[in-house]
Amino acid sequence: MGATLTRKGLATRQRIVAGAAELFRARGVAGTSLDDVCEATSSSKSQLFHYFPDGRTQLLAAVAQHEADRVLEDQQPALDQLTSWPAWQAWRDRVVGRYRAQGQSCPLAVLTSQLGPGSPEHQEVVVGLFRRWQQKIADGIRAMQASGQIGPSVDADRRAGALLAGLQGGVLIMLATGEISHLEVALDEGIGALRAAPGAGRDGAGASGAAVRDGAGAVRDGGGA
Amino acid sequence: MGATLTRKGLATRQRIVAGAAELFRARGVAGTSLDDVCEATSSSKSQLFHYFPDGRTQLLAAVAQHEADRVLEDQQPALDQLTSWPAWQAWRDRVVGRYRAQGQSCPLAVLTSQLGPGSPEHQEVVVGLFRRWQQKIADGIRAMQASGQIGPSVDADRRAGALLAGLQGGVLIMLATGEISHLEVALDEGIGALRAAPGAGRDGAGASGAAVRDGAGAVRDGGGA
DNA sequence: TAGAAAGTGGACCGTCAAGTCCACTCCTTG
DNA sequence: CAAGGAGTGGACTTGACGGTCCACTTTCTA
Repeated sequence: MGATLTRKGLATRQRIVAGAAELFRARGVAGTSLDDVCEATSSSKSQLFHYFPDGRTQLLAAVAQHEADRVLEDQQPALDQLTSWPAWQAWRDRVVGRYRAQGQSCPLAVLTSQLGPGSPEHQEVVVGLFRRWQQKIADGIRAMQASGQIGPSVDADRRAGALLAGLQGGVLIMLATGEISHLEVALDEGIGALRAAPGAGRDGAGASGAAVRDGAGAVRDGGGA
Repeated sequence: MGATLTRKGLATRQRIVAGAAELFRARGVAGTSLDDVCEATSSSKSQLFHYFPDGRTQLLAAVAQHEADRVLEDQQPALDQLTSWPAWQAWRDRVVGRYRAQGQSCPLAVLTSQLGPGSPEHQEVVVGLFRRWQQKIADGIRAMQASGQIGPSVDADRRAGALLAGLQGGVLIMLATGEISHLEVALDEGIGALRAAPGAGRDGAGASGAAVRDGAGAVRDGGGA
């Protein structure tokens, strides 16, 4: 079957995917019908099924991929340049800023949890995203080790995993409560732990474990509303 | 309208809530119809609407509350006795064990994300849960401080927030990927950071920052499948 | 420029699930 | 024991939503 897509066709397809993504973020997957997508993207059912013959399922997969790609993109170039403490801070700020701007919506949660069990395709997309994400964080840690700013005894993959988990949890809590403080704290504490890591080359860590108090003033309000 | 519930009626109501909770966990909220609930709980539509006049919405709320209550219960008594390092380890093991056993399902994610935006009631339930959860962790940290096992300069609420975020993220990643290693690492690193905290009373922390290497051997496989 | 292929509009259909209704049974209490 | 209310069964209504179909237009290409 042809992958024959004219310029116009491709544009339409893109329009549908982007529009659907927006609706999913805004109203949730369950709360969005194909008719909604059609209306929002000024297209008709026939177009939708023309580009996504398998219907809703296929559209969901396409949106998932689209959103997953954006997640890492939005962290660039900071995520690829974790070679100094200010750079880590910049990345942290970028992540916080992105999710703060995004507010209550979130492609990740929407696609990960909202589909529930039983969608191997989506699972793969999310697994791939997490893997690449963690990989990039770990690369940053290794770069810091290479330049002596983090001690060699630190397990980069392990720390990256913990940091990613904290980040994800922060986002999750933000989605549930509307508060972004947990995300900030999780990142700050995670990066702080990195700075305070044993065997740190020399400077950079300041005192023994001063952590990264800079950025966020938040969180004394704890888990509050 | 009466809160008149006979013993029998209460039992039926309970049966419906518990059955629905199980279905939601197994197939997701979206993938579960009221008819499914009826069949699974050996009850009829009229019963369902007798106990939940507002229908699906109200049932969802009841299940959310039910599940939220269970979350903290399942961590007891460990969660209320975080007064020594072994106790923290015990709690950590309990959490990991619980989620490992639970596998791909999860009331939290199901209820938090799957409802998407726009359900104030559920939001409240989850917010309350997170608050209590963080509170209990913070209480544990304070208890450790009171007995001199953690230095007084540590901000208990802040650390508890970060730990909770890591935990949540670990669970989220587990749901998405099936791997539990991130949860283990997040907890181990979080508790490890606590042990290594500056100004720690004296012992307990072992070396400067050896962290808690015990439990998990995992995670070198990174974000892998 | 003509014809084929891609793209488009929108009516239409079948299914399925939420919610309604009413007749009926069973408990409980005076 | 009888009457009233709680509890129960299941058929029925209604509407929404995923998906189909076909006539029509636009765009490529030989």
